[in-house]
Amino acid sequence: MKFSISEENYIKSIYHLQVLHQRVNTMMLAEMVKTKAASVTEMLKKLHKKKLIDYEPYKSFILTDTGNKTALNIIRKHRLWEFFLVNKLGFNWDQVHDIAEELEHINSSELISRLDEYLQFPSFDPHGDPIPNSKGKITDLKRSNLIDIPLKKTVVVSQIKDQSITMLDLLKHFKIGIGTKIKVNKRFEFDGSVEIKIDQMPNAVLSNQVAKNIYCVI
Amino acid sequence: MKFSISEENYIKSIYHLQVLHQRVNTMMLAEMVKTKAASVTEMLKKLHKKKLIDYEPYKSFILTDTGNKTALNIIRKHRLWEFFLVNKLGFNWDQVHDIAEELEHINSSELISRLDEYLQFPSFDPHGDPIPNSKGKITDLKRSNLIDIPLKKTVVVSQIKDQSITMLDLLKHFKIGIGTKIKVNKRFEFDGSVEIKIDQMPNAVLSNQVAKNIYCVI
DNA sequence: AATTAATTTTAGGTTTGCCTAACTTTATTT
DNA sequence: AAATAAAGTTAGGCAAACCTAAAATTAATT
Repeated sequence: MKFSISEENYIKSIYHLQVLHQRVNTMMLAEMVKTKAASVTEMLKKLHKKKLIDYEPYKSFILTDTGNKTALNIIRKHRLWEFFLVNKLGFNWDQVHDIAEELEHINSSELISRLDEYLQFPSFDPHGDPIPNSKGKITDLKRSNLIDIPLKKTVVVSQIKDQSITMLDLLKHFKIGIGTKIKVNKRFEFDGSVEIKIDQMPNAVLSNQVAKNIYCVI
Repeated sequence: MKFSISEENYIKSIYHLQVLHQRVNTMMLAEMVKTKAASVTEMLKKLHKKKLIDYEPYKSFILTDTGNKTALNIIRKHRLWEFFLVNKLGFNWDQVHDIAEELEHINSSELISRLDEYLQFPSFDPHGDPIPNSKGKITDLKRSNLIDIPLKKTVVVSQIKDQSITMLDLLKHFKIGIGTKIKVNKRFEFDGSVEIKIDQMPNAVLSNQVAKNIYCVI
């Protein structure tokens, strides 16, 4: 089945929101696809008719199995392209999102399977997010964010959840990126902030809000 | 300036038609973009307002300088992607057109300049068509088609003008592709057909219609 | 030169995806 | 429980690109 770029963006966004909140509602989705609630409602009806979501008016909704598969396929394309952009074209991992956002809608399974092979079937994209395989299966690692990590244990940053410009800017300042080795020295109960240590760098304190967006492999 | 995919397709098509016929008219363009004349007229008005074409109602039209530059940029993207698909992903040169047709609309000059570099600044795409450089300049070779080539001289196929499925099918049968070494033994004045010889193959006769679509470097 | 044919444009519709404003339904306060 | 607020839907419009049918213009024939 073929979908419009708009439809694909909605499906993908519903998937991402489901990961965070189990069920999705109109406002959340409207914000994510940068449109108004009325437009979302329209699209929900269309996606429902195409059996991609389970939806009843005024209720929250979720993807059907087909919807899920569709979403994973789009995400697979997105992440493979990101991998390509960083590892072949030499982009920085924080520059590739918007380009991959366009590339993910290119329509050719032959293209994607060849790209996958060319990249040697990577399992993670440059942000540390898992790349679904051609059947939609995800290899997931056990990961925890800086809040939950045992003190004094050196771990490796593997994923940044919030990838806003402002967050990336902050990370750059502290020289934190995917692959950075990091250790939590102390947790301050008062505000949930953490003191961290990175090799060759002075101690630094990250707010709770920042820390909980940084995921690590233990 | 940013253009819609539709606009880009029209601009590109006008360019290609201009190469063949100097000036372009509504019907020709309608056929090329697979739409109806009425839709073309609408678009012509839009492109005229954006100063991409010189257009007066009921007259044939041509691209302005800006229109030309725009077209060359789209064609550059198309051909770079074709080169990538064939030389990196291992596609056959006759499988890549439709995919490149989608990829050419991806919007990032950074992407294209990196891709260009990654591919080592190729001058010709897998069909033998020249790839405009970032300034829109085309490196052209002197080429002639099989009709004009001196007899008994071995030349190299470098471009196929008509790339219809039926033509490609015929070429496959005779094992003719970009890079094939070919020699014209005889020209038959009666119908303009030519007898050719390719290494390891028996002599073959190509109709005039076929021969004039095969371009070679001497 | 006049008629017919072909091309091009205009007029009026359709679909997709967006919008605002008004109305419904559900959730939260008081 | 009633009143207010928030969330969700419906209704009516808009722009882009497409369409068909009819009208206008240009080209080709007789």
